[in-house]
Amino acid sequence: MSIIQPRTLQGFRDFLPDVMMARESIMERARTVFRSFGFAPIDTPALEYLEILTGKGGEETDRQLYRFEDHGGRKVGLRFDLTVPLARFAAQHIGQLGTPFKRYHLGTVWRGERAQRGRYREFMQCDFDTIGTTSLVADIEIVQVIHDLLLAIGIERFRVHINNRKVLNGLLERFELSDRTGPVLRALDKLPKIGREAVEQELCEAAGLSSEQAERVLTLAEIHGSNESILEQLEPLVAGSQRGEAGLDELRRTVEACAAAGVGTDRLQIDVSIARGLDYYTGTVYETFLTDLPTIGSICSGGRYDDLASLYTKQQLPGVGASLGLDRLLAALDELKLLEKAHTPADLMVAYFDKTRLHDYLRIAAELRRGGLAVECYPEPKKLGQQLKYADRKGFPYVLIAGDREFAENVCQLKHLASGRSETLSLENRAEAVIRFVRERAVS
RNA sequence: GUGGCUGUAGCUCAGUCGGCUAGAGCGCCAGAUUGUGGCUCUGGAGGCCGGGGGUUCGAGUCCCCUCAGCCACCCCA
Repeated sequence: MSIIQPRTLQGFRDFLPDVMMARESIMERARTVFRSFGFAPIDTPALEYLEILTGKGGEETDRQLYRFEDHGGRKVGLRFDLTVPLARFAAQHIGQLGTPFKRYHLGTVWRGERAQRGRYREFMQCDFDTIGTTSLVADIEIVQVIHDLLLAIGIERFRVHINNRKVLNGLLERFELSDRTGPVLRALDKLPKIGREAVEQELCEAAGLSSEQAERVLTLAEIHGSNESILEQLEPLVAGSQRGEAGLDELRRTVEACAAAGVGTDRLQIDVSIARGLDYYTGTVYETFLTDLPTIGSICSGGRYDDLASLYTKQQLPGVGASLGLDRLLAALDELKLLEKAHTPADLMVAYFDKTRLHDYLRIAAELRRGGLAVECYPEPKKLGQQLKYADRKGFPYVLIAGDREFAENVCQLKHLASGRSETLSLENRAEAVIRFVRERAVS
């Protein structure tokens, strides 16, 4: 009988314990931060009716959609982001939930595009959105969440780039080119990649601007400098456009409020060149870059939308939110060698030292677990040296060793592998001395 | 979805012009007088050379197909 070659599909991956533990650690930290702002968890199905998913988004997302017929002949698709499911969810449940509604959602999404570094066909997004309010406070809070989130994950060197779509839309309005925002934004998004001339060409050819208009748009998109300086430079460009002025005002208020809320000025940058590809954003937009690896792309992006769920309900639901790309972030951290790769989640290993003492070891391990420690018992009475070697490789901080000598006095040795030092600790009172010792020295 | 580059041990890679039984380092397993790991020494396991087909007396090496990874486009987390 021939063996089936074990393999995974392009863009789909296995996760080994070392990576998976880093992944779960980030998820836990993300949840903690989301909750600290009052966002509540939700979940939705991976599979949706195709008509739900194909409504918005446009051709590109349609092409990337995994779609098929289910066993009952229904046309269905795998979700490609968490925003469309949120829209459907909100249309169905907002009556019970009330507004403003703040939710977070960690979920796997699927896109049938070509995989690359930091881009996969199956990946996890960590979304957080506030819907049902137009207040700029919600926009400001998104920046705070991104800020706290990255710090909680242990990333110090990052920068949140923000922009406001109304600024550019105001300018286009004056040119009577409001219907071209999509192509214009898509062209501008490429500015750092393909350069000014190529973008100008695309603006004229794909978006139909005159070269004079393209020049104006490019001047706008090329503004850079400190936040104050950008705000100053934008003023004359949007003057006369109500929408543009409103966008500028929102940018200014966001920057000021974030500073007041403790987001360092070096971590929030107005960047008029960012646009976000998705057409449904109408106000603030966000992208987040790692200072040490900007080429991996934005690891946390989002924006404000006027009407999230217009396809599914007549009730207008404005909102603002963003999404942490967990797998892209993980790829970046791996590349930057910032991933702590432990191979075990346990605090302590109990050595199977004396083969007649199995019951004692099992009892001690159970007592330690009841005290809140994660404990693994070595399964074979091998030589102690080998057990220590195993514990060291797996990354256990401590090994508990007890033989006749220790049991005679009802104590154990607790060996700290990194330093090689051993402590003698009492096993009385359900080993509480050991529990306290390990807990006090646990690194968060 | 389009185009380019790459694929040899768990990992990083060498392998000449097509020619002996496919190699190295690291890692892994075992041992070096039966209560203490990391260093050292000795030994060992582990490869259908990504998969399939073709050319040839002979293919890891050349050609075609396919799968996967990376890069660019597109798009985006």
